[in-house]
Amino acid sequence: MIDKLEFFIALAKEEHFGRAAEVCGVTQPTLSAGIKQLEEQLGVMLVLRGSRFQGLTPEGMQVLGWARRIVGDSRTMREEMRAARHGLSGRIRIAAIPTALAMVARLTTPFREKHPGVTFSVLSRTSIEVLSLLGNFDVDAGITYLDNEPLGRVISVPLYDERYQLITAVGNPYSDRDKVTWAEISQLPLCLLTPDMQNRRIIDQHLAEAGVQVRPTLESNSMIVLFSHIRTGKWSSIMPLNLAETFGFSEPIRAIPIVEPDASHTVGLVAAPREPHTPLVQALLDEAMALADDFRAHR
Amino acid sequence: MIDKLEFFIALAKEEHFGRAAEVCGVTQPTLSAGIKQLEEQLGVMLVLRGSRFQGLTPEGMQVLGWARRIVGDSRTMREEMRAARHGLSGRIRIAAIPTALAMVARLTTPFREKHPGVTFSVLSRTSIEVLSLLGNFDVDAGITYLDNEPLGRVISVPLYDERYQLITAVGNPYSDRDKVTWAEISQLPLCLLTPDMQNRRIIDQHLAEAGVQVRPTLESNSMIVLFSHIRTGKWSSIMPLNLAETFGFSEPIRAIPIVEPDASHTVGLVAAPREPHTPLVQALLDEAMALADDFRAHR
DNA sequence: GCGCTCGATAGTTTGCGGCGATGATCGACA
DNA sequence: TGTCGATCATCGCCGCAAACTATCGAGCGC
Repeated sequence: MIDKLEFFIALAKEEHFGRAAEVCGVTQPTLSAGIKQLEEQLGVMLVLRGSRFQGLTPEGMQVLGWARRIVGDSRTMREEMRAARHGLSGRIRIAAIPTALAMVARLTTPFREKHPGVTFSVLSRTSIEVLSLLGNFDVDAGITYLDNEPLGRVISVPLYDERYQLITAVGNPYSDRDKVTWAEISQLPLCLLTPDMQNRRIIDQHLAEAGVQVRPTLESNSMIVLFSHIRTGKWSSIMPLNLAETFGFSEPIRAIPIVEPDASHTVGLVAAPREPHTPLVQALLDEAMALADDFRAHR
Repeated sequence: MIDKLEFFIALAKEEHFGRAAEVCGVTQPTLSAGIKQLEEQLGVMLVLRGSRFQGLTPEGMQVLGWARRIVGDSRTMREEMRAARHGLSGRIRIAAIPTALAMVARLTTPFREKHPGVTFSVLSRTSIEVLSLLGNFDVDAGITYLDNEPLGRVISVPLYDERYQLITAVGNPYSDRDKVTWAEISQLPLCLLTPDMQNRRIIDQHLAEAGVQVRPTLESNSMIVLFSHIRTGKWSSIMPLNLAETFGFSEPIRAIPIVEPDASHTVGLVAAPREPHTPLVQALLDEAMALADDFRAHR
């Protein structure tokens, strides 16, 4: 029964019988039969069928919610029992926005010291994708902005506040200042994240509020690309304080606080709002709370 | 998989492999194998076995919680789909305390007018049993006191307040009074519910608070027995106002409010705290809220 | 020590689940 | 309009797993 529900979840996600079957590791007729059987047992059509997949019926959407819940609970139960056997073990999948990637180590390192049986899989994704992956149970947790764009149904643990700095080399304009304004920055050749990243949208928003417009001379979705360009001394960028510190820029690179306003945005851990959580997710949430205390203490 | 979980739930309840198997409609070896398989899949022992059932392991208790949840969700899903097909249909099982039995009709009658496909099964039980049945999913809802003894984990909808009256025949002491005190009552030959009923404990409690003791001359767990004795005119009793009104006592029977104090206890509908509820339970809760408004309006 | 209760085990049969092959339907395109 | 490709349903077959009956063995009470 539960496996049929998994078929159904896969079908709803893939929107294609063949691919869903592949995901589930069965052949297409098997999956077809499974869905059909589910429909018979429940006595309602779940899938709109033409000669191809055409979406779920309203009842199908309803059942999808239950299926996710039942399958999720079943997984959680198994994981709880595995934790009872060998202590915490398994893989935690995390999706994080690029500017938070460097922070992940602060979470994973102390976690692994407490729970050596746990391994991690960390993906760099946009904030939109983070939420989408979380919604589809493709990751166990995400790291993204908590206070800017709407999150949807998740639970969250605030970790730290992003504050923004101009990263630029000695000799460039403003390089001797101890602070600059958003308005001033717009004159510089900037390398920034692509606009699908929320960090970029935040920066654009602050620049717009300062009444200026900026056309970055370089865009990338990779912090590594930005970092390597900055190191040449020929490019400037805008980066969160924490991130700049992690990179450890050395001379002649300068990091100058940006004011008017001294903007900040909260970044935190998010997880699906399921109660109770899997032992792994719960432990990660606990770790995140400890880390947040740590940040608060050193501020 | 889900059926194995049902085996496990039945076993935990019956504490006996044979009986649990019977409840599930399978033979004992089948249930045995099912439990064993569950233990293998989860990798932990769930049941303490000597040559007989000796309780669940701690992990077993944990799994039992998940099993209840998963099986419950699965049932709710099916019922939701059945409701989507034929509108609301099926059977609602209600357990109610004896003094509330007459009120059930005020709930069921308007409910059936809205949802003719639904049938009811109403049991008379003690308040303790009501909660126990609810906890074991043997009834869908209960009607009991909300404010006297602890309820445990349930959700509740207050329906009405019980106020107490002396029921007695003309010619008996106090039959001409327009009110009597708890202390005065203790002199009369009373027929009351048995002490396993919370109503009786409430009455005893008020009598004790008035500093008197009572030895009822007749005890029963059936309101019908009490009612028929009262009708002879030879016996008196203490009854909630609502109930006495429902019985419609006629001359020479009098109903006299009892004061010092003018005690009241809230009676309401209770259901298992599962979110969301089955469509049937949800509809019943809605009906109960409407009925509560009705009571408030006519007070 | 005997018998009884309860759960585990063995052996057999049934049925469901999965696969490969094939059919039906619809849309795209010449 | 005819053909092709894609997609899902259907059919027949096979193997395994689950359920049943019958039996065994371990405790426990008398």
